[in-house]
Amino acid sequence: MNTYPPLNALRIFEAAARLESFSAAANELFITHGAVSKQIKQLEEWLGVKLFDRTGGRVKLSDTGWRYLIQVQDGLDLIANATSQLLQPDRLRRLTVNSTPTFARHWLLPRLTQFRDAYPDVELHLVTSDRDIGRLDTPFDIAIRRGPGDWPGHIAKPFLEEWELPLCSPALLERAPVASPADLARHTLLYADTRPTAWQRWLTLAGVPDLKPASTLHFDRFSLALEAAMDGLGVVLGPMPMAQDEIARGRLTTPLSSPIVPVRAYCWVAPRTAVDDPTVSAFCHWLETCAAGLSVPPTA
Amino acid sequence: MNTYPPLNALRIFEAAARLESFSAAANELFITHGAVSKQIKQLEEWLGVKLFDRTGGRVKLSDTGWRYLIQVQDGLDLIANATSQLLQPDRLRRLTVNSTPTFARHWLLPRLTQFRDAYPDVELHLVTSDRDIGRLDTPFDIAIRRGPGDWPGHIAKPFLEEWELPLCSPALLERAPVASPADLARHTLLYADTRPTAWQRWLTLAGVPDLKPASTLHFDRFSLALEAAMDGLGVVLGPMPMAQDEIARGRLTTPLSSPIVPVRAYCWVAPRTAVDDPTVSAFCHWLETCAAGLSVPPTA
DNA sequence: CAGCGCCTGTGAGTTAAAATCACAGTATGA
DNA sequence: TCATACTGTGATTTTAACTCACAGGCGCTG
Repeated sequence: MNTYPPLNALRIFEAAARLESFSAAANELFITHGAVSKQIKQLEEWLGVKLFDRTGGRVKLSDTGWRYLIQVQDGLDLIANATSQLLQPDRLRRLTVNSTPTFARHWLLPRLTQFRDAYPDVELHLVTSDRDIGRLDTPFDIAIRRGPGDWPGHIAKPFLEEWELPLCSPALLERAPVASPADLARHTLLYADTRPTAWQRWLTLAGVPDLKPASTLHFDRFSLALEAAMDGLGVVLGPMPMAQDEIARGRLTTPLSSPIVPVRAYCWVAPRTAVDDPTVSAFCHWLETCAAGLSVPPTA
Repeated sequence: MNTYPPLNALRIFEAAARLESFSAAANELFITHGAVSKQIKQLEEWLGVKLFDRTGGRVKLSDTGWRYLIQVQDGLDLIANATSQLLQPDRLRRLTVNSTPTFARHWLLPRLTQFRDAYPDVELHLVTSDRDIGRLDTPFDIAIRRGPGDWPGHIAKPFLEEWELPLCSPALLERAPVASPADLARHTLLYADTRPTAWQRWLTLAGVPDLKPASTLHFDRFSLALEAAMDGLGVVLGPMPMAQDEIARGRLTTPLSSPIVPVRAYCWVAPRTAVDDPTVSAFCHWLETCAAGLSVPPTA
């Protein structure tokens, strides 16, 4: 059995904190700013902490408030998603997707429940492989590979560009702001063994090839480093926009927007004969829609 | 911006669904059963679905209700956890933990925010390595390895037994129940390349060495297979109790409780000289507490 | 400097939601 | 059959959410 804060106040807090504005939250929620002010005050008194710093009739999220937001926002998102999925079911068929392991892990699987809930009757089979498409020994409806590629007999389309940028948690950034690449010297840089030269390459392009970070932390897997970044342990050099979700959730941020180190784009690749299949095109369309940052269409 | 169901009704739904009893929920929430009945009815009308099947003044969670519960329960848990952690802060110091990559990924990192929120001023450094402790070239406060081991000059204690059992999502189990190992023939078995013989070994010990599953799905990484199991794609043979969280959350369940295939237990290993350090002992105690399924103690 | 626009804060009052109470209906077990 | 345990519901009460109107603070502009 759990103890919950006043949930209505929490809902309003999430909006006010996200927008860092009581009046904007009031507009979004179709209530008065006075109601927002009171609910926030009620929540602060209930919790016994200041969630916002107030200066001259303006609010700014406090450290405590930010930390709380990050966590409760995930919870509220889960509730909202569960609710919207319950309100819009749908039906299709079996689909075999062959993806590179990295893409499957970092981008596709976290979104797979989204596809599944939008198309609950599609039986999806995800096979991972790094092999060239021509050398796959299992059939697939759709393959996902980095392009450009030589894929005769197939239709291919790029749907997700990839590039690398430093990523860290917003809380870390508040403690030690990063306005230029040289500021990274005050931070822990998170390294993944699978990308040993990524940081050096980026720092060189950023004009600080000899930069000494405050400390380093090494992981043998990139996903661990990414998780550590989200936990505020340091700055990771991550593939964009694969970390887009975490950025959108405020768990990560990009302190510096350049230099952008481009990497090859991801393409979906489907046999020509399969392109008219509604399930295949639904999945491809869904991939594109997700990559474009749009929401899943409500009906196929 | 999200659309939320009536949140108070949702809170009450979670309790009623978990307990599958309106009066038990009323008792837990210190309200009348009538209030529970009305809130459930209100939520059902708002969603337009039946969350409970009612027979002769008794309620049983409907399929829809169960699916909704699983998802919103996660959301509500996050909110409750965030709230309780905000209500009990504390302070310590820097800690270097050296863990095997598998353990770090599947057990430690998912819990690390828990430790961090309980001890927000401990600066934790997680280094992953499979090397023997005697051959590590970086210092550590605590190492985590499978025991038993030869660790002179160190104090070691096992805190987490490991064994293997089939794991799948409860929804999958409802569609095709698994009462005996032979029933797995109707399911998709999820394989991870890192544990190629795990299923064969288990099925042999279960007395069905020649079992043919309905289908198979292969992942190059175990964590992908585990995620797929949670998404209802099939049955994975997973390390217990590393999957305990997901089981506790209702995202996974163990359809069969035997045969239990034991694997070596995890131990924390600390230099003798460090054992009196309050941060070290706090972390070790936290490990043990987590492994024992208890909640984090409120104060160090 | 004054005026304006935009923002948050708050007491009094209104409205809506939550909860209680008492009665009712159903299933199960003795 | 009766007793018990459970959920359902209308009328009423209680509580929370919200509005409204006024107030104060900050930044910008003339």
